[in-house]
Amino acid sequence: MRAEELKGHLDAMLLASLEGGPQHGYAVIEALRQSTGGRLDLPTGTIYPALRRLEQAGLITGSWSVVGGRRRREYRLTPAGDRALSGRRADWLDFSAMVTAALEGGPCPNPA
Amino acid sequence: MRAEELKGHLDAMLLASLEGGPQHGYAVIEALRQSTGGRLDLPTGTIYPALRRLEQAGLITGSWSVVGGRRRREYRLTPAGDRALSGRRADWLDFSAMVTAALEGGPCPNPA
DNA sequence: CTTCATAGCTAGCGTTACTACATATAGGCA
DNA sequence: TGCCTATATGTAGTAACGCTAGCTATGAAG
Repeated sequence: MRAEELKGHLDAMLLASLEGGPQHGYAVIEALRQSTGGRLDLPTGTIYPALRRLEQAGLITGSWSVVGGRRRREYRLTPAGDRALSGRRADWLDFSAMVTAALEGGPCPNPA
Repeated sequence: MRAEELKGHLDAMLLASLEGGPQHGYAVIEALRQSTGGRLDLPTGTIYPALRRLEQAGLITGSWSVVGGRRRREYRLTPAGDRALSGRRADWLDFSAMVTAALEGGPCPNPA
């Protein structure tokens, strides 16, 4: 499955994968691949701009480090990011309930 | 709730609201408002272009009619649209399961 | 020395839903 | 008559998002 239709939900997923502790972009991709059972495999061109967006929004903070000779940008949730994550989780529940209702409510011509 | 984040799911909802029989755009807005308990209130600038997209894609067909002196464009599902709806419903189940997994899988630092 | 995995980044593209506006009729109200 | 609302459709332009494609760089394996 690709993430073409993530619109707006990607941020929540990124925040969620940082909830367990700071991570760098490349690791976030792997984490999401694992937590979704391999269904979600994000390209780097999606992740890195998204992380910068979140950083600019003040929801995460990034810092450079070097591990094994390779530089990493490690991101961690800010308090605002933590709050945002809670909100996004609630939004997702609302949203998914709404879409499910719309997809089921369409037919139901037999209220038997 | 607004539909800013519907990306890709709107089509499925439109198809679903046509599943119970042919409808015109204005009625689809009302139908979706009702089936989502008022949570989804689409602006006409969203609906009409979307219906034309679906028509161009061959998933619905539109025909003009006049009711009470006002012209209406009534849309109905094509066989392809019916098949597409089934696919979209399945996609939605996959997608929502995936997002839910990612939102829950983020934390779980204690596999106790 | 080449290839792969790791790690990061950007420019430009296509799609999508939105805002704001325009059009037209029917009906109610003053 | 004039005005407003609800019904009904449509377009132009905008903003946002995620993707493709390409780039740089290191460490390890062959």
